[in-house]
Amino acid sequence: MGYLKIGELAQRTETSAETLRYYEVEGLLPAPRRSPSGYRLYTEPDVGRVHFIRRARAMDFSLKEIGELLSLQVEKEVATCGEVKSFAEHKLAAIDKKIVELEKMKAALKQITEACAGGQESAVHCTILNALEA
Amino acid sequence: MGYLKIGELAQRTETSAETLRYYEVEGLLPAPRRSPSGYRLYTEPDVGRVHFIRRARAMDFSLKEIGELLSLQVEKEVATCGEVKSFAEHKLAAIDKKIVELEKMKAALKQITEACAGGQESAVHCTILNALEA
DNA sequence: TTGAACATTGGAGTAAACTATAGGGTAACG
DNA sequence: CGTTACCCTATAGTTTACTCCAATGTTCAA
Repeated sequence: MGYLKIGELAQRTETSAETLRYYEVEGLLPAPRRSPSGYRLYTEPDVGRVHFIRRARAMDFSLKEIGELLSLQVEKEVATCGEVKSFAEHKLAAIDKKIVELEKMKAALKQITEACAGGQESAVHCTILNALEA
Repeated sequence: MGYLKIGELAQRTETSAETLRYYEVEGLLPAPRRSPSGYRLYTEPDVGRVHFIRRARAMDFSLKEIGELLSLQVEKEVATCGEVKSFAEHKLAAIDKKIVELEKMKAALKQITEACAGGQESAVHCTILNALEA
């Protein structure tokens, strides 16, 4: 016992069964054991692996990138910790850049809302392009 | 004079001509003047507009959202300042939410990269992989 | 034993944002 | 004039990450 059917794995990982099968096709999940009738039988390590995928997805890693991360994990002898770290640092830098840009956009929008009296007059002066260029 | 053909606009905005035509179809770029032979003729403001679109895309705004942001400019005559203001405030809240999400993502990634020694040792013990799994 | 709830496969559909192709016309250079 | 590089439209294809569907088989509780 201790095997999970696909619906149980789905529930425990807040994923759908379809998505799990899709991950298998995409090579992110290894083909699991099958019951005599052909049902997929998952084990505890599979739960961890799916959690890994979902967490990485939440951090905006693509499935391709996640596959690379997982293979780093698998090719333990070859891969170094440094490789994994630099991978994560690249992602971090990209996120940082996005935040900086969003802050700029936010400032521009704020300028608009503050400059606008909010009355009945026409909105000629309320353009985000002007605000961003200023 | 002073007009840009689509290829020139493409070059100056690091976009492809196809993408620019696509943006026109999608309503993000106004239909520009045409030369007698039907070539699109762009002006300086178009350059700024495309730059805006590209920057916003890099921040993961959808084309639909970008269209809404740009509409702050287009509805000059029609929109009252009050309307624009409340719309901008709405967008501001959405941007804030986006920033918060990215900050969360950043914090999580930062925590795991900082905990990681990142050296030459094999990735078996890499804390990043462990953290993503746990 | 029968019916609901679950599982299987193969394949199609979806949405967004491009990207490419076919089959033409046009512009600039030598 | 020729040729190369550019532009036009219309339409089709691509990528990512699912999501849904049909037709069929399985498990399990009442």
